[in-house]
Amino acid sequence: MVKPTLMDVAAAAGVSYATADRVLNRRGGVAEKSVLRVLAAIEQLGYTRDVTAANLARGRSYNYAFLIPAQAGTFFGEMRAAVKAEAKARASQRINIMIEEVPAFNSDGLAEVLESCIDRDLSGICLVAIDSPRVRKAIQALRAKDVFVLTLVADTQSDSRDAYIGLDNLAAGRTAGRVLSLASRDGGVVLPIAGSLDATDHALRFKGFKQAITFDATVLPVIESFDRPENVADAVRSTLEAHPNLTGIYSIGSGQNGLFAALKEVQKSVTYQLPVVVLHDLVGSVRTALAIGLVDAVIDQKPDQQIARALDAMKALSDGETLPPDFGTIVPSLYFQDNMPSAPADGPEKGPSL
Amino acid sequence: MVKPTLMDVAAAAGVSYATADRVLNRRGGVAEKSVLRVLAAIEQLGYTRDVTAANLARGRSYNYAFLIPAQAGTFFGEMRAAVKAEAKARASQRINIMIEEVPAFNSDGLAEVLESCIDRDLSGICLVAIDSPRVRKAIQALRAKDVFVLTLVADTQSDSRDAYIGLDNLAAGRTAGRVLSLASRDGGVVLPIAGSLDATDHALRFKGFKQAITFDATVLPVIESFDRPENVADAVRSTLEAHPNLTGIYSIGSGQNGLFAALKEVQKSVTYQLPVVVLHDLVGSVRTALAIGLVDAVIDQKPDQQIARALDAMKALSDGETLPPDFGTIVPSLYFQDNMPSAPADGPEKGPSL
DNA sequence: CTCAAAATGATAGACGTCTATCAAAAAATG
DNA sequence: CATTTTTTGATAGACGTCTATCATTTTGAG
Repeated sequence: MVKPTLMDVAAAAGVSYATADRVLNRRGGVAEKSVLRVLAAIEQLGYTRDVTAANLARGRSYNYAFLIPAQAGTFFGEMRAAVKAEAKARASQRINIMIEEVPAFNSDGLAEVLESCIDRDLSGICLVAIDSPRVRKAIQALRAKDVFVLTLVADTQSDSRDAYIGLDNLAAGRTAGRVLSLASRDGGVVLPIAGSLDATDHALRFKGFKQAITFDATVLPVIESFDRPENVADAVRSTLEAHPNLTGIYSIGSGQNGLFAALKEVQKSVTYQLPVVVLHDLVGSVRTALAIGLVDAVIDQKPDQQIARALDAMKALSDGETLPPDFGTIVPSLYFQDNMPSAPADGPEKGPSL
Repeated sequence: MVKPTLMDVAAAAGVSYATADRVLNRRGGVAEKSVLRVLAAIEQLGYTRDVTAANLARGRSYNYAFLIPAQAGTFFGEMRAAVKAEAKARASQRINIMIEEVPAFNSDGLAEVLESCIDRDLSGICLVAIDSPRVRKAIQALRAKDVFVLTLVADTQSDSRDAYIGLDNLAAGRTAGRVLSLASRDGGVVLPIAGSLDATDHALRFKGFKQAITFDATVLPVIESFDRPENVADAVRSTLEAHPNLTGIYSIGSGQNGLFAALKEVQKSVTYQLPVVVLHDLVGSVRTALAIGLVDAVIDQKPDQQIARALDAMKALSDGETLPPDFGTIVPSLYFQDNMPSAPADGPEKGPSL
């Protein structure tokens, strides 16, 4: 009934501890038949190595670094908070997590930090990728030194990192389209607003969005705001003038403040009706806007879950496990006012140390 | 830079290891000033006890039992699978998880199993509660023996268990209402179907549903199916005859097969249009129905996440931590065809054992 | 059969903590 | 001051594993 130890395995296999250990840790120099007997004993007893004892003996601890873009909107702020929370929660399990601030939207800055990580004895790094030759090279150098590299939120080429944890942007766009479809079953006019269609994530979301718009409605040409609030506000205003019957808006990117400003005007006006609005990332002002009914639905990519996933992935990789194919795919969550999760939920609090 | 050990703390405090240990583990018999010095050293060095080493030394392992109702629909099947997956994943961390089958809807059967658990050296039990004096008494007996008792999916009185992990049913109902509201902005007729309004979860969902129906629509009287498929099918058919313009259906409980049968008839007919259908729990046939467009939205309570949460909660409690107030509240997820997560997603697979 | 090579056994010290015991030192008591 | 009590120190063995070393046995080749 007690969990078997390697000693038990050795006894069951009729070999010494040393031999069992040689098999388990692939040290070689063991006769074929002994290997088989040990493996059979492992199988039969259902032995699993006590990883915690092993790590203790090895003096091993897991050192991971997260490179999170500085500010760049509250989204990464939430991410950073989530990393901190996880760091605290796993500190007693020999898992050390370091957070590095990285200049936003700056591939050279990112590369610099990456390069500085090379001799820091890390077992894994998590970063929000910005593609550039220098970044790619830095990543390669790290992986050559057996550092696992995961991308978060934004990906690089799939062969140059160990895993990608991030939102399924196509599904996200389709979900948005579905909401607007439901809300305008008998036709209407919908306006998509992106940051820039050159960004792959925005492009994917837009693609999914168009796929899911099944009803007989007009999809206006997508507006690219380049994340400037004024652009968004102006676009909404002029669209409403041209199409007073606007039924839906899908805001693909960030820079929501311009949108909110315009929507507030609409809310006060008597001429127009509030369209159904779908946007991304349940953070700060978006949360408020949803709560007061200024917008209708928010698609969230669950930053806390993402970093938990990322850590699980890195730990698994460090332990020599392999990840299932779509382990990193984050399915978008859809929130209304009604099922909005409460704000900052950290993990369990430390009580008196036992 | 290395993580400090208790030895380091002792040295920094200018006391022996033994004294530091006495303070850390509250063994008593230590002079006030020494206590303070040790605590200061802990603070200053940022010492955290290596829980894994401590557990190793204590020979401690976490033994948890999950009492999952036998069959009773695929939902609990998914739950059981999720428990198994977690059990496997945490086996190497000295966490043993046992699954006990419990007869469904049978408080005496549940009580019996609970009573048999009393001398099994468990540190925690997770059960789907069915309220009855005998069950309550069994729970009390367990808690008196320092076994943590968590309820899952269905709760008992809040003072008779350590935590409840489960869906926010009010929010779930509101979410359903919101979807139908969006889909029928200019009026319509919606039909709610419950299993039984005596079940608190169904009643709560229905309450939330009514709250969220804001548009100018007729909410037909709720139908209680008592989980018999024929009842559901009949109700849908007769409702459609009386209200050919039926715009929405909210199926509050389980027993969806009758619903699907009726909807398939509608799909083939030329007389009626498919209403917008919202239901619960993304499992088996529901998943298929969503995929083929027979229904529109599914509210899921994420069984896998629930059991992960439950385990985290039990582990935290075992380690003497306290849970934040709404730790167990599961926010409902809303899935369309478009953001439906892929089916059974287990954790990372074991590769060659390192 | 002999001898080297290969395989196995035995065992010790480490990792950080727990638990326990015994002796020594310091403080409080009269 | 002598005696008790309280507080401290020192240390050993355990937990399950890793790593390493050295001695012994078994195997295979000549």
